[in-house]
Amino acid sequence: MPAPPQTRPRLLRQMNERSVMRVLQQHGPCSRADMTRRLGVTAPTVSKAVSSLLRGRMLEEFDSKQDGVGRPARQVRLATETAQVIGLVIDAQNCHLVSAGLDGQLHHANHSIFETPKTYRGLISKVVKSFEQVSNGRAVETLGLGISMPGLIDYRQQQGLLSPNVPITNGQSLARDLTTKLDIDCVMLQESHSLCLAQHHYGDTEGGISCGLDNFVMLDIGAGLGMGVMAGGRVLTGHSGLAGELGHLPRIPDGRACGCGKRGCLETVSCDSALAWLVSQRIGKSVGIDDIFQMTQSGELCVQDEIRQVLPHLSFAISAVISLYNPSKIFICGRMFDLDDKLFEKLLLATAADTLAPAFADCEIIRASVSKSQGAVAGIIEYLTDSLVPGVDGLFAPGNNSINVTAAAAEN
Amino acid sequence: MPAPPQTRPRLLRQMNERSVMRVLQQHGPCSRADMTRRLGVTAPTVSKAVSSLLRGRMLEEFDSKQDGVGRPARQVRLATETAQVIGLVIDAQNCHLVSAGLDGQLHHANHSIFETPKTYRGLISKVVKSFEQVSNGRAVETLGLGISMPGLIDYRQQQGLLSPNVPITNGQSLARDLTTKLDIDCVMLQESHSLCLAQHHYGDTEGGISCGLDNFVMLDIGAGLGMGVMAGGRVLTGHSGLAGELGHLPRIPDGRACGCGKRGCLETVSCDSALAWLVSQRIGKSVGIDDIFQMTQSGELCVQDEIRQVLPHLSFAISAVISLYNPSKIFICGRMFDLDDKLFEKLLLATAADTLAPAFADCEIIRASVSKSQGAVAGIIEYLTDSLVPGVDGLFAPGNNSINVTAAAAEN
DNA sequence: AGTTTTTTGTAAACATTCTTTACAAACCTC
DNA sequence: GAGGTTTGTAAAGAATGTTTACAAAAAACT
Repeated sequence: MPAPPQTRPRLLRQMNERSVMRVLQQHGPCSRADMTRRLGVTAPTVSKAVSSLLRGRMLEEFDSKQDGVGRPARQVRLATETAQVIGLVIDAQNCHLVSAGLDGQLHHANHSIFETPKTYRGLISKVVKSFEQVSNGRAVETLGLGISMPGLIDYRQQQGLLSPNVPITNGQSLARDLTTKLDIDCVMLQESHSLCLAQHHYGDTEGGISCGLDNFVMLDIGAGLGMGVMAGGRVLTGHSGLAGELGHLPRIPDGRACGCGKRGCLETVSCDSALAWLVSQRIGKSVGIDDIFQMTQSGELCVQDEIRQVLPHLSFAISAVISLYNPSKIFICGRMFDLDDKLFEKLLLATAADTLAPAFADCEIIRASVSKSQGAVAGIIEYLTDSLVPGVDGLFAPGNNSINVTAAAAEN
Repeated sequence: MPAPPQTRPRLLRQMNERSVMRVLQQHGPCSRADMTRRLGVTAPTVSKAVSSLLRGRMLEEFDSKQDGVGRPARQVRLATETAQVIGLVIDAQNCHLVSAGLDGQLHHANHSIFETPKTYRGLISKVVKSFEQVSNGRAVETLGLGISMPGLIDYRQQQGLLSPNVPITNGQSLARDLTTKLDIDCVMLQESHSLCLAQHHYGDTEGGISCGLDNFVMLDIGAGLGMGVMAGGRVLTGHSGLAGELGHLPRIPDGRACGCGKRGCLETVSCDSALAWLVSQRIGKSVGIDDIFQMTQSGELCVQDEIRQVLPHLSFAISAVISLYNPSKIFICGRMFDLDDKLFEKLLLATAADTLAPAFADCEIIRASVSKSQGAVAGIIEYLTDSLVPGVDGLFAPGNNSINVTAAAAEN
């Protein structure tokens, strides 16, 4: 159980400052008076909290024409012109850096991309160099760096463990090392978790304001079957950060070998790569999902047979997700759906037939729209916001995620 | 997202009072000075919080001989001699009431049991009568009533929805109605959730003190495949309270009809009832798990064939639980294991082979030891404790669990 | 144009809470 | 019995939120 925050008078101020941040994140820019009404605390208290956050470069004031009687309100918003954060996405092939406002909006013009180095030292120096570049791209203060990366992460130690695709980070604390080098707050997030945070804060916007879903699932059916679960407004990590390993449910007895060492895992038969493997087997040469997309577009290939094979497994995966997590929405990312206009619809039908009716009825299944860059940015903003209240309950709270390193290392 | 508690000065006092309760729940009786050291708040603050809780009958002082230098400490503990709560368990056949101290210890001598009435009005009047009896059994103040019941529950509305086994509670707010009649705090909990709370607070004690596991799963493989999940110290409910419906994962294409209306659900092939059904088919008459136990004990029946059939499905179920929730422990309750001494061991072996190695290595699978009565009691104590801080994050917090009633009703 | 009304935001006085400091109570050791 | 140690509480001090009062700014009214 996470230790409760130190119950001191200052805790109230800290909680109020975080409440102000949350209101702006959820409802968009507003005046101090609006916050007073929304938060249920008095005007002077809101004023003090806002002043403190303005001093800390977390917020900024701006003028906006509004009609209505009375003295016009000075609008306050999450800092975008006076401060920024930077998101770093590490993939097997490439690394991206991009800056963003505290509101999570990416500055697409201000970015950097490089090939993922072969050594950890190389990665550090490349990131430092790109960081300087992106950080100086806009002449404003940079408040932090969020890192989205594949594999398993120990949030407590801020240490990478077991990343099959980017092994150079295994056992390294990229966040701590970069904090030292850059003298700035850095946090690492598992990429599925980062997508969940992005979705939670910035994903499902209506009129620029996040709906703040508290129970949903992000399903990545690309290279493998990756999943992130938001449960009760928190990212589900489990005892050692391994929760949500949907891809390795046993599915086909004595099936194809999986990267995890077992056979017939669900991810060997239900993601883009599984489809590509089936197609490759048939046509006798190794193709990826992108190749398949081009070949079907040009009409030289039809993959309906393979899609028919994959469909029931994917449907089972979604059915399991609905029954076990009861999400209000499932966001799916995968190129597979680009191959067949009706595939998504077919998948929904197959899933409906297989799934507990009330849970299915309560769940909307849609394609995902957030990116890993948004996830990395969402991660550092979440960290900065939660840091306002020390010891608060959350993904980065002490004791949230106690990984048994020896058990984790046993996988290798 | 649950609304944050009102950030007022009194919030600090409320949080400190709850912290005192939590310390006593987690570490057992101790002195004010001990709490000062454990909580990191000062002695006068602890003193005031304890005084307030003593006035509210939540705590009591007692003397205990201790050696050591200095003024002897006055020990404080959760009220057991000066107050009590009552747990009510509603099952298809019977209802149990039993009183307990605020420490969760059941007063087995002070209980009542009656057949579950056929109407809701009958249930209410029976409960009221038994409550008076159990409440007056010990001449102390009764602080609340916790209700553990099967089916789906809307925690926000405190309303029963969809209980196939006890349909008289459907659409009724037993907790609200009893609160009115008895003039006392009452809460309802889904029985799997109540078992999770019991396990969390009282289950895995070492020297009378709970270990407070934050990530575990309670698996009931009796009549169906029931599950409760504790994730990050909170009971996992999902968007509409349906999370953890493991039993209805599709397992056998066109398999046996399930109570949920589908065919071949996991629970049709992997619980005590499934085993009993298989045996009944073979011997040509309908037997329950208790009959089977007696017949195997007397040697007139051998069910190894049926166990062999059930085992892989059960192993799949546990494998799924480990991969998806990454619990540190799984507690299983089922009579099946009484039929074969080595079944539990076989199950572990089969599961190990099928499950992601690091997640399996981090998970201990053991037989459950908590009862639903403990669960009901744990529920009301959790409620009373959390009520010290209005609007706190938890199972009974407003907005935690927003059930879409129309979607849920569609199941019937 | 001037006054009134409405809304916003801040300053000052007050109330609540926690902390620091001081001290009495109770027991053990010498 | 004197001194030391630990426990628990009372009083003063510090931090915070609330209440009250008021200035600022614009629209509405006369």
